[in-house]
Amino acid sequence: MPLRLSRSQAKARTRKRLLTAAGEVFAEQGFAGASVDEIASRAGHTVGAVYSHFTGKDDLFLALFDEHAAHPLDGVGEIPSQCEDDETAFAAFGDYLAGVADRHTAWSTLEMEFLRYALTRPELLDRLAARWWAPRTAVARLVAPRCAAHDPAAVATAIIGLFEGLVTQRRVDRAAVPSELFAEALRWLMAGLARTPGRARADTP
Amino acid sequence: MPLRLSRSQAKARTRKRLLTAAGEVFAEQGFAGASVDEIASRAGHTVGAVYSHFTGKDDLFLALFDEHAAHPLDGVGEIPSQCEDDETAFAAFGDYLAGVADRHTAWSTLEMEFLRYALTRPELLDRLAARWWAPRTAVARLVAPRCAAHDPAAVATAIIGLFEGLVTQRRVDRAAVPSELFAEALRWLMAGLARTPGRARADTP
DNA sequence: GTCTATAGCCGGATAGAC
DNA sequence: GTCTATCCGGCTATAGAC
Repeated sequence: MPLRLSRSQAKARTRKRLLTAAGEVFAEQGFAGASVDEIASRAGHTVGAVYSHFTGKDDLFLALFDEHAAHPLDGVGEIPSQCEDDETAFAAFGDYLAGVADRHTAWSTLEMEFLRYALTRPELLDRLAARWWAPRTAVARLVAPRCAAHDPAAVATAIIGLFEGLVTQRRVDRAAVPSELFAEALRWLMAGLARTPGRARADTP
Repeated sequence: MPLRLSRSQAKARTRKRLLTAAGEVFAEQGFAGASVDEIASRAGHTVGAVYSHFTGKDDLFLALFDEHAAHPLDGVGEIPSQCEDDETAFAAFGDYLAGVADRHTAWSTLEMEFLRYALTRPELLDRLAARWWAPRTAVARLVAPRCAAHDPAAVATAIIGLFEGLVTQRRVDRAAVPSELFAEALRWLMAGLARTPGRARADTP
C-alpha cells in the first residue's frame, strides 16, 4: 500500500475526521449550541472543508445521524457463545452492561440530541425507531430461551430501557448507581420472568 | 379578595408566566436554541420583562432549574393506602406509571436539558442529584415491604431507570412500548426480587 | 479540496421613554 | 415594571485565492 494517500483517500479521511469531530461537539453542545467553526477546527480543518463536504450544518448533522456507530448492545449476541450455562451467560451479560455503561455515555448523549432534532421532523423519528430495532433484536435473541411465555421483544425493550435509565442516573450520581446494580437489576428482571404468567393469547386454546 | 391585583401580585404573576414559557421553550429548543424573545412573547410579554426579573438567559434558566416542578413519582407513596393487598397495590403502581408516561414527556425532556447544562458545571450536578433523591425515596418507601433482602433504594433506582428508559423509547416508537409494558416490566422486576439472593452483608453472620 | 475573508443575519443585552 | 429601539458579538454561509 502507498505511503501517500490518493486524492479520494485523503478526501474520505477528511470527511471521517469532520464527522467524528461533529459527533463530539454536537454531543457536548447540542445541535443549536455547536458551531461549525469549532467542529472544523477540532477536526484540524476550517469551515471551508465542512462546506466542501456538506451543504450546511443540517446536512452535516444528518450525515452524522446516518453513519452514527451502532448501539453497543448490537453485538451482545456473541456473549453466550463463550459459556454454555445460562446462569453464567446472564452474569456475563450483566457484567457486559456494567462495563459498557460509562463508555456508553457519549453515545447516549448524541442519541438524545438526535431524538430532540427528530421530534420536530416525523420522518426522522421513523429512521431513529428503525435504528433502535437492532439492539432490541440482538438482546431479544439472547434472552429468548429464558423468556418463558413472554414476548422476547418486550423483554428486550425492558432490559434496554433499564440499562439506559441506569446510565442516565449514573451520570448525575455515580454513588446512587454502583456498577454492580446493572447486573443485579438484570438478574431481578430475568428471575421474575419465570415467576410471572405470560400474556393471554387469543389463539391459544 | 381584590379584583385588581396588587403590584407584587402582578409582578409574581409575570414572573410565573415567564418561567412557564421558559420551561416550554427550553424543553422544545434546548438552552442554546431557545431565544429570550420567544420565551417573552410566549408569556405575553417582551424581552424587557425578562431582564427586569432576571439578569440574563442563564439566570432565567437557573431560576427555572430551582423552581422546576417535582418529579411525578414523588407522590407515589400515596398509592398503597387505597388498597390493602400487596398485589393490587403493585398493579395500581404499574397502572400509575403507564398513566404518567406520556404526560411525563415534557418533564423528562426539560430535565435532560438541565442535565446537559449541568454536565459542564459540577456544582449544578450535585443539585440535580439532590433533586433526584426525592422520587427514589418515595418509590423505595413504597416497595420496601417487597424487597426481600435487597436494598430498597437500589430497587427504587432500578424501577425509576426502567420507567425513564421506557418513556424515552416510547417517544421514538409507541408501538415498541405499549402502555401495558410499564406494569408488566414492573411485575417482572418485583417478582424477581423474592427469587434472588440478597446482597452479602459484612455485618451478617 | 481547502483556506481566508467577508457578507448578512440573528440573538443577547442595554438605554431610555412611559 | 414593562416596552421600544439599538448596539454589538457570534454564527452560518458564500466568494474567490491557491
